[in-house]
This record gives sequence, C-alpha cells and structure tokens, in this order.
Amino acid sequence: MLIGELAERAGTSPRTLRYYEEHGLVRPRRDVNGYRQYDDAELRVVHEIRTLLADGFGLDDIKPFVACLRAGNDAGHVCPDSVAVLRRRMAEVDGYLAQLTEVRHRLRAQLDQAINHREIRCQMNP
Amino acid sequence: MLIGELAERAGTSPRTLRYYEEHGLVRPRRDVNGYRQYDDAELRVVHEIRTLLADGFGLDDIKPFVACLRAGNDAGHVCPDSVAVLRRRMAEVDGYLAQLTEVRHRLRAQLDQAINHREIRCQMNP
DNA sequence: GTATGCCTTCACACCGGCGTCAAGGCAAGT
DNA sequence: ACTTGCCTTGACGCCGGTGTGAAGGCATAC
Repeated sequence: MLIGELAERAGTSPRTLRYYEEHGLVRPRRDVNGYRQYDDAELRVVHEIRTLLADGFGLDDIKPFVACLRAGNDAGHVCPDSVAVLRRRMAEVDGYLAQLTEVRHRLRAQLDQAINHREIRCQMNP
Repeated sequence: MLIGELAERAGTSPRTLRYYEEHGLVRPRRDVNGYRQYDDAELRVVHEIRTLLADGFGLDDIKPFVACLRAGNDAGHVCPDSVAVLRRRMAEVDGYLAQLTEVRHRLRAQLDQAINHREIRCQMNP
C-alpha cells in the first residue's frame, strides 16, 4: 500500500503520515524507487494514533500505545506504559475540567450581575 | 506612570503592555521624549485584561470589556457587547466541558479494560 | 515525446500571547 | 565623559499538528 492509499483509507493526508513517521510512530518499508510501502497492519496503527490525538494526547504520548499494538496486543492501551500515560492524561483532563468549571462559575456570576445591573437601570427609568 | 511601573504594579511585563497597546486595548499618552505615560485608571484596565485572559478569552474578545470600563462603568461586563461575548464564551466553555467529559469517559473505559486485561493474565498465571 | 498522476524531500505558514535579543535614545548620578 | 537603568521600535522564536507550496523523480497511457 502506497502512502496516498493509506492516507485515504485512514481519512488523513500523506503529509500527516510522513509527519508521524518523522516522529517514529509509523515505519513503512521502501520500494525500489524510494516509495513508502505500508502493510495493512499500519492502517490499524494510524487509526489508533488518530483516535488518541482526538482525545487530546500528543504524539509523544501516543508512542507507547503504538509500541503496544506492534507487540501483538489486540489493543494499544493494555500495556503498562500506555496505562501510565492514560493515568497522566486522566489527571490532566480532571484538572482542565476543574479549571473550566471555575471559569464557568465566574462567567455565570458576571452574566447574572449584568442582568441585575440592567434591571436596576430599568427600575430607575420605568 | 511609565511602562515599567505599570507592568510591575499589574504583575506583568512591559512587552506585554506594548502588545496590548498594539491590539488597541491600552492607550497611553506619550511624554516629550516618546515614553509611554499611563494614568492610574489604566491599572484597572490591565487587571481586567489579565483576569479575562486567565478565563480563556482572547484579546479580541476583551475589547468590549475595556471599552465598557472606559465608558465609565464600574465593571467591564455590564455592557451589551460584553454580555454577548460572555454568552459566546459560556457556550464555548460548555462545549469544552462536554468534550472533556466524553474524553474522560473514554479514558476511564480504557483504564478499566487495561485493569481487567491484567487480572485475566494473572488468573492464567496464578 | 508528452501528459497525467502518483511519489520524493525541503521548508515556510498558521495560531496567540508573549519571551527575548538587537540596536539605539534619554535621564541622572559620579 | 562614562556608567547605569530606564525607555524606544523591530523582529525572530515558541508550541504542535498540519496545509501548502516548490522542484523534481517515476510510472503508465497516449
């Protein structure tokens, strides 16, 4: 499978696949002409990468998952290294959730105050 | 008040204040020598900017708040334009919260699955 | 031969809020 | 005159995943 085909099948672009390769996540063989040649298993790997990216992981975080898949496991997240990353990311997400929740409270307060402000003005100009 | 003093009082840097000015948020007068001269009211403005930035607003979003303050209001968020931005940001935050919550669920599921996976292995090698 | 369409590497552009370095002017003390 | 320490403008760097070229090689069909 050439890079264009894999890109299409994975719903992404050749540029992106080369970028993943540059970061050691995907390792195609090379044809005689220098073209990258991917075997079918790589499609699975790319899907794993894309899913994890969508969940907010960085490419470095994703490496253990890919390694886990390559080691023959049926899922990328069952290996200890992956679990460590999962826990770290979980904590991070919890942090963001807490932070966003605080922000939400402040926004709510400001909106309420703005509404009160307008009501007071209306009472003054009835 | 010169830029260095305002920066220190506002807990930020001259570079940052110049950046705000470049984006039309702060408008110092100029001394004869070309130095920026800030009056005390600007400290309040800079504080407003910093608070809103910390709540995830972009500099463009912040403009109406500053304008509201300059218009003589005792808070930057009581003007209609500010309220509009507040609502938009609130919706955005809600979106992020929903998204992060979904991600959290997926992480939880993957962690649980990893734990089950290990237990099964342990039962096989007792 | 040439048109088409894949592939290759190299490298700049983006976003946003700054940090940071460069090169120079102004103010004041010694 | 010289140092010190503020100020000025200008411009590049960062981060991270990708878009988007440029310039060229290879393959296949006409």
